[in-house]
Amino acid sequence: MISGVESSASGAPVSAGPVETGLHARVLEHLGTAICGGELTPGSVLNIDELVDRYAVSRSVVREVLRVLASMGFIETRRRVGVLIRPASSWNVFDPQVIRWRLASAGRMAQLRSITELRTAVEPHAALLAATRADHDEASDLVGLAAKMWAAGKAGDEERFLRLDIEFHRRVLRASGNEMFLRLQDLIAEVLTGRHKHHLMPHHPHEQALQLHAEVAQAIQRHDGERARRAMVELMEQAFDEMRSLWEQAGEPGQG
Amino acid sequence: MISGVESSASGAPVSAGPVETGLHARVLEHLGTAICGGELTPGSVLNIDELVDRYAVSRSVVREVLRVLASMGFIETRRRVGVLIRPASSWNVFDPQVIRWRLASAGRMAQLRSITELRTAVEPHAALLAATRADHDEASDLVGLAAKMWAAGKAGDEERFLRLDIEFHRRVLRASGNEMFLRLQDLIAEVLTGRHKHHLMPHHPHEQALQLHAEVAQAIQRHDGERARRAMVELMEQAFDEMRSLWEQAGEPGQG
DNA sequence: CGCCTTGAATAAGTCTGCTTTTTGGGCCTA
DNA sequence: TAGGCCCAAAAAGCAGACTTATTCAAGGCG
Repeated sequence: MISGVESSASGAPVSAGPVETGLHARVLEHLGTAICGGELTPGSVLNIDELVDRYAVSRSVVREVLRVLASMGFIETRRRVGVLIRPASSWNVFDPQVIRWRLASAGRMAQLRSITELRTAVEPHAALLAATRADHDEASDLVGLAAKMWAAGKAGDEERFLRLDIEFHRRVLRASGNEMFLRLQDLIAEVLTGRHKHHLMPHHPHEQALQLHAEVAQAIQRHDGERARRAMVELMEQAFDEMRSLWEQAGEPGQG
Repeated sequence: MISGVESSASGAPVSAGPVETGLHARVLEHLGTAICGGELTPGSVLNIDELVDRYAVSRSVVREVLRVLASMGFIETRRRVGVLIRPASSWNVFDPQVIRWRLASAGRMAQLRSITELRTAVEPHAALLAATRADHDEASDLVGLAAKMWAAGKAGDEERFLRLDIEFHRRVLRASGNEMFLRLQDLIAEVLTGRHKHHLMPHHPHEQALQLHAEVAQAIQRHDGERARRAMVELMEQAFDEMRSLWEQAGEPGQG
């Protein structure tokens, strides 16, 4: 039995933070996007009082925000100097928050490309591991999900297909038994929904993609790791090709 | 020319934070390790005043620490309730700080296993990409590094071999042109140095490993992506086998 | 008896003014 | 010109008052 796919399985909503409210969140959001968006260039200097004035909040709020930004590698504070903006090379690019900011910024395409390459590397290996580690139920659920995806794809129900797609990849990552792979799920969900929101997906998924999802599920169920891996590689290549056409038409070379 | 390998190339020290001082760092460190180490179990509740007393610091320090911990997914604060410890499933397991804490905790073996699997997935793909993207100098440097590794391995100079090993993998990740891959370098360095510190490495690297590093470098230089990938896969399998013998002897099943 | 309103208790969130510590840069001297 | 000294600037940290949201329970109503 496939449990609660529609209603966002396993508690966590797919990709909708509860719209964090409060001063802290507001200021963090603004500064984070400003740095990701390049409005605050590396090397430039702020100071706390300036930020207190600019956002009309108290020092405590500003200081708490700065601590968080520092832990993300966005800034560095130095006594007698102020708050230094650090270069992109020291950002924690795996922080889900950072990913979200970057996907919302001008660097969106570069971010999409990075994550898509990461998926291309990780998901096939996850499928391989899943084939040796998935229990009976997990494997059955995957087969069932692939079947539902096929139906949704044929019916042209994009919304549903997207949800199922995200869920399918989440389950494979979970079945791999590697906690770090599972955490990548959040990033992948961001990419898939982002791709959907920006209308970067074919309205009817390719026949082959539908077939490959089924292939992955079946191979995992039959503990054929190498077959699962290969099918996932093909899926990734297809996804990668679709993305490539995007960032080529977006006029961005993609090569960071 | 290979520039500054010994003296920690590219500025960043390999794995030695400048021993963060200050109250904030001290309290953060203590709470972070306590949560990672399972001393504070998920669901249990703290409150700010209690922490103020326990660490004998002011509210601002505690609050800044809590904001950082919250951004790592370690805690959640709720009005009228206090500070809730969140389960490991919501931690930002890619945060370098979190990795360090986990490597220092009882879950060290699970962490090593996760990262090693991640390497196994990512590095071969990085080698593949590097073969198409690396410029002439990068490729030459890799070949030179592999040669130095061979020499250091044969000479039994562990320290030097370790440094070169880390540098080699860093360069491959960098040459892949993917910023996210490059950031994984920090994690990998933690693993390699950790493995060394805990005497989990053969004193004389296997002949085959030395050969494989050279193979990877050469394949990249000749733009033979598939060959580079395959050689890296073999390297990873070897590293994985070495690690496996470790966590099996450590009595930990490894399956999280 | 169960449900809804209401109000008090509680703990985080925010603000403000203050002291302490660090450090970059100017200045002075040898 | 080099080295050391001193000062001011800015973050780091402290203390306490006040604000706001949330929970929980008591009491009223159907």
